[in-house]
Amino acid sequence: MKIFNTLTRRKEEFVPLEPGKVKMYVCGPTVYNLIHIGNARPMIVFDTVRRYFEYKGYEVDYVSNFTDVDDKIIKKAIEEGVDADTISKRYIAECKKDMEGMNVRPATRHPLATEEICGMLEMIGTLIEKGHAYAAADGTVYFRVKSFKEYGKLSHKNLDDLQSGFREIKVTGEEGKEDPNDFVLWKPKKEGEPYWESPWCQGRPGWHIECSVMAKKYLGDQIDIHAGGEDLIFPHHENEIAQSESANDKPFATYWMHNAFLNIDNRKMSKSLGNFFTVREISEKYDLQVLRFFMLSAHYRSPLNFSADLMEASKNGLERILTAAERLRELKGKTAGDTLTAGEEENAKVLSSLTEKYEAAMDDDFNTADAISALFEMVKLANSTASEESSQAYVSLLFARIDSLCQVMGILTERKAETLDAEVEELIAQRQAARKARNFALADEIRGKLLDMGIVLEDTREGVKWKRV
RNA sequence: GGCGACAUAGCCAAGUGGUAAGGCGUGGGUCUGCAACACCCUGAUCACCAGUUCAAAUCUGGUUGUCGCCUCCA
Repeated sequence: MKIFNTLTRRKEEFVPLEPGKVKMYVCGPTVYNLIHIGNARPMIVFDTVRRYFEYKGYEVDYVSNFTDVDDKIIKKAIEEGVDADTISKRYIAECKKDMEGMNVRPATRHPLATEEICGMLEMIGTLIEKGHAYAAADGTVYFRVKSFKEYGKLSHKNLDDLQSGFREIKVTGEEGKEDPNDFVLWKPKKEGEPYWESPWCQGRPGWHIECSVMAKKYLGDQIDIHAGGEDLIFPHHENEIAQSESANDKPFATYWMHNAFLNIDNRKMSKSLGNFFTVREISEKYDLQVLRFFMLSAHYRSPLNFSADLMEASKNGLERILTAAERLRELKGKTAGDTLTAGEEENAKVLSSLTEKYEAAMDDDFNTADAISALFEMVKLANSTASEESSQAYVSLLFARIDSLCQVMGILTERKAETLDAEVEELIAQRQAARKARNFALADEIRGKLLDMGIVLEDTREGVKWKRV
């Protein structure tokens, strides 16, 4: 398997620290509001990465945090007149609902920053002892960027360039810093803010230190993959490297993976532009599986544009896959025979080569777009070769393959079991009776009525089927 | 200013040296009472220019355009 490593800017063969295991850390959201569809991209992408590793037989330890102490959370808490904890707990719960809808599996662990303060104090202490950090007069603790020679290796920046860019900030404040590039590890509380005791002052941690600490605690000093959105490369991940490698004297993550942004109308999503969608809003209009499928239709390192038209296209495409899977599932129950016919043997070979295509695509830095094309080709193979005359062995083979490769994408092929209310059942029965009596006018009228109620009917060879619009 | 990415059919999107996957949409056809599903058919020489090569969408240089990071941000 090859992974594009931001650190080296090239695709590299994946070699785990420990054979058969993957230690993976993905930066999670700051929980001050419902997550937006931009937050959803790394969740979906890296969940898919995890699933593919597992498909390949790796054991994946997947850690993803919730940042539950932060300026934005505090601001929101003040607005609502509640404490910060209330805000973060609420939005963690909401986030988990959205994740479930997108079929993003819970991480092995979801640590919370506020529960890891001890570890942060310890790491900050270590950094001070080693001369990598210092406390200013007001109790703020800064990381001494100049003490870490490799600073800039991830974002490929050099300190001199950064220096000039920060000149203005230096003039305007933060006098306690030795160097304008130094960043905060611990900051003093302000009135009314949540705080913890520390050797330096009552305060709270900086944003960067939490990830270094949680990765260390749950995965160890060294991890295989560290992932997140591309905007985190600098400064967040650069700073994590500085902290972790200075404290642990070991390379932190072997591979750094970053997803590109999701844009709307080719512009970055932002509240000020008014082009901002939460996952929750999307879920009112679409099954979130459609959102997931949409996200995987492009390579994770390419910018992806979001629009209503593209969601419609994704919905239709996904429907094609699900319809085929459903038909195969039914066909399994109507066919017999546990050996393939000669013709089916040939088709099975095609299926194998398509599986290889799928795996080759995923092996190449998780090229989900290409992998999905293989899936579509399997669907065509199934639709055009499987029937009630097929052997059950063949139908089962097709189904099992398509189903398992959908699972890697996090796509559920089984529609959620839904029951229709009695009124709808009755209308469907009436329409069937009308059709039998060849009263098509009435049958169509009923079908139209059901459509208005959001129920689409299809008369297939296997009988009447329905689905929601 | 520094660093970087991208530009493939109406739309989305793979392909990164050997004469362009797949999906959505469109149009035509088969099936169906009709519709839907499904199936068959239907479309591009790859932003532009110059070069390297027997051979380039694919490498090199340049031009134009779009975008991102450098500040909280997935």
